[in-house]
Amino acid sequence: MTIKDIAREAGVSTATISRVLNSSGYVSPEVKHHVQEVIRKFNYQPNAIARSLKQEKSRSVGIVLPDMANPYFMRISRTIQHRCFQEGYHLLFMDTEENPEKESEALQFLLEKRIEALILASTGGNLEQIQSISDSGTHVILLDRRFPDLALDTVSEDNRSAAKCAIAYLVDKHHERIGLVNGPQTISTAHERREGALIGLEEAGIAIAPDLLYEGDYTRESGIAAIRHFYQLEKPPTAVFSANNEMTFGIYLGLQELGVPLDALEVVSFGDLEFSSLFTHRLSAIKQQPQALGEAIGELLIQRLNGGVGEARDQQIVIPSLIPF
Amino acid sequence: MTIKDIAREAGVSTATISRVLNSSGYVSPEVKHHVQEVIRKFNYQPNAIARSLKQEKSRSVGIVLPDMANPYFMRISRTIQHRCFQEGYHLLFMDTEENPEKESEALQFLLEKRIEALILASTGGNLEQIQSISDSGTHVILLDRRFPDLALDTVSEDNRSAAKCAIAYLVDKHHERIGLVNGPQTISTAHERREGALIGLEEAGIAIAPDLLYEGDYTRESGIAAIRHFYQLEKPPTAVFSANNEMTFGIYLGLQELGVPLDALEVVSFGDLEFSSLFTHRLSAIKQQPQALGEAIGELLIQRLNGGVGEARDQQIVIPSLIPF
DNA sequence: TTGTAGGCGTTATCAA
DNA sequence: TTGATAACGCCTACAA
Repeated sequence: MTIKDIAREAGVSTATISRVLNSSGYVSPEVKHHVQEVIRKFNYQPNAIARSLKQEKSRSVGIVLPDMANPYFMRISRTIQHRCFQEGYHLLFMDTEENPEKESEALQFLLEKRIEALILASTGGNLEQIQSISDSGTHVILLDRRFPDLALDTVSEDNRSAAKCAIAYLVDKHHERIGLVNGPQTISTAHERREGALIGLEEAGIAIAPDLLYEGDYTRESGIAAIRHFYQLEKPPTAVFSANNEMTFGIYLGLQELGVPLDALEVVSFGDLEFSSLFTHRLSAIKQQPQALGEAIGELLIQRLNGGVGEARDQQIVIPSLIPF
Repeated sequence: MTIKDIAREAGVSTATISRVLNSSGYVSPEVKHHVQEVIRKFNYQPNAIARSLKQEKSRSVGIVLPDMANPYFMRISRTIQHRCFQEGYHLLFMDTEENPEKESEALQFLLEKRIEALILASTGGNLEQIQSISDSGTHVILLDRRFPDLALDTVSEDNRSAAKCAIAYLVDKHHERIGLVNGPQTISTAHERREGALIGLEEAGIAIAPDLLYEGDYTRESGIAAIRHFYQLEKPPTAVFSANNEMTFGIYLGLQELGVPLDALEVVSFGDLEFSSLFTHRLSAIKQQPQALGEAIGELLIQRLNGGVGEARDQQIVIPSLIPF
């Protein structure tokens, strides 16, 4: 069923059908009514692809993530998806598995699909490509991870402040030997969390012991490794700040492995563990706000798609808050 | 940049460009080489929308889920997405929030986008619409939840067998008062798990006490409610089979609320809780296999898209396995 | 081996 | 108020 078939059935021209479909131009009430009848009768659905071609608008948005099974990213995405659906856009999801090559292929693929906008939590491995996508007129919004070299719209959380608070919290509880389990420093979130933590220590007048800085990579395994490292020190830390939830999980697995009671160590985790409410141990968490992030991105996205140009803005919209155990 | 521009730049016709792009028809090595040069030089990317219109193939697949932030569904989806990407297809995700009306709108939306196939974990509220989508030629694959009325391709897990095993496991440990926390019986997974559990009890010669059957709805809250119910009985159960992980979580929250030690109750959960390895309590889980499901769906999908018609098959591909605590 | 031209299903510009 | 028609960018007979 095409618009031509409907036109023939209704005894009018395709132009009239199009006008009815899009409520554009003038069409007499009687004709309009009749056309709608015919449309209903044949259960006609306009072809969005043809429409896209004609209007040179795909009404699609690409979203490229390092891990589609990560609830944090998916809570953000879900919110964006709802907003997009409302506005008649659809999302093309791509999973890079944190691999720059896959990211590059995904971007190429999406360009051929003529996405109107790109939402991206980048691996950081394709910055020139990303810049050129933006230059060629596709709206780009960076998600979660910042790349200051890029001068693109960015929506992220205020990692630095939150990390600083985490340390202040531990200092307040009289900890002096505080271990830091960091993420990969090429990713802005990890970098900023580390920076915030270091500032926090400095403000508390605590000297930074290199032994207590463990460079992890956001994986569970590196949490385990951090604990192995800390507990072979002469004086293990009495508290630990972990830069993400996966590593926090690893920290507890590590303690378990070493036979250390899980509440022997006070922990603050950037990003909550779902089950922390069942835990009786001394685990506090910085609660992230994926939904707020998703809303901000959705809002900005629609604004950009509707032609609101303006300067690229680097928004750190949420200050994640610390939930004591 | 369109194919015409490239043709002009290369001094050949659009047909030749098209032939080079698609490696179809004959084109002399020199011309081919030259054309490729020009394409590279101008960084030309063919317009997938125009191609779709002409070929009457959108190369897109719709995937409709009750919850995009649920890691179980997303692990399945991620696997499917990878397979689709390999084959040049892209996925359009829709989140229904378990709401039949949203599901219906989402299906309508996807039809206008001319998806070639639909993957669906349905709410069950739009069965006629789904059947008509299949009838009109769009491949449909039902995911996770079965609807025997529909005679459509279905890929799910063998809930019945797994639930039966769970009960056998508890019986083996000499439990005689076993509580059942069920899911919403309109969803096949819940229905089948309940059925399997009842068969297990029957085979063990244990009479089914109505007091020990709690009808929940797959939410955390109903897990809590189940515990409140069980612990007001004269003789609470000594073990519980929980039909999904959210309710299992609720069960522990409920125990915590009542001040009952978490290891006072032996629990088998359909679907693992991520943190169960940190738990010292008597929690066993039936481990689901989202990746295997995703692979099976991806395989079937590509087969259908490539014209493999054949009978609709109802595959229960995985027998989830029980992991003792 | 390459080119010409028509059409995929829409929308939008003119005329009528 | 409505209709005829030319695009949109690509593919593909059919010709040459």
